[in-house]
Amino acid sequence: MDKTTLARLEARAKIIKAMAHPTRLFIVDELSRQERCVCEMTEMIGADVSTVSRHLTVLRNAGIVQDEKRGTMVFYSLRVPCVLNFFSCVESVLETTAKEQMKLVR
Amino acid sequence: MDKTTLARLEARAKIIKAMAHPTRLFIVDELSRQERCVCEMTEMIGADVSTVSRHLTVLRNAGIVQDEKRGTMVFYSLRVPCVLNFFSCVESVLETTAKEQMKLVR
DNA sequence: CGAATCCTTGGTCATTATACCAAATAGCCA
DNA sequence: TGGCTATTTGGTATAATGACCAAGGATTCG
Repeated sequence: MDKTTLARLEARAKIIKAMAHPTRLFIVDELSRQERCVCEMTEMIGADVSTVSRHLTVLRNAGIVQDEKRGTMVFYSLRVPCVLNFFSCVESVLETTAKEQMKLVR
Repeated sequence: MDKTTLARLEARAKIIKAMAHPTRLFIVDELSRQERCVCEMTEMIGADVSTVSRHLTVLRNAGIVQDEKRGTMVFYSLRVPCVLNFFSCVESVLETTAKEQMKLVR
């Protein structure tokens, strides 16, 4: 695999990796409905604020969300809605697997 | 976040996480064209066979690829083609980011 | 059987990710 | 200004990843 190909793959993997965490999936899902400040997210997630802030940073660095400061609060919103397409495919992977499992049981 | 929600998110994150590696993206892309044995993949990727084998295991455990043994060889193929949709969205994230960068330069 | 090929698994090590607490920063308001 | 709230960042401990080598099946074929 040549260097250019690898660089391309790494850039793409970085974006997918940003989605590859339960908390961050939650965040993306929530932001697909409405923008949220860090404090609201923290409240919903139930982790330390610093942890949530870092998750949001990962998503921002990947270009998936954007932030906007208003007063002391920072509001995050979804920048690229197509990431929601990930969900439907993930569902179909889970469904396919579940159906296979069923076959083995019966 | 309640326990059930977390379990759902973890199952989904596991699948996305399986895609979140340059080598595994390469594998998925390649398998979208045709099935391949481990030895062919290893040849293309240029890593140790054991490394490639483990990457394939990750993808299989996530339900993204399937394997079939024929003789001494094991052929892997894509089980859920919709994962290819990931690529187009990832491209659009990269494009959006690139355009933002351009604005800053000019 | 024994050798060769293909693949997986065990072991080890370096790197990365993630969580929390504590401290620093920024903006608002009394 | 000083305190209050919201957020980020530094520090650190622990867990998870990923790479390689070596060893262990499985299968084919002479």
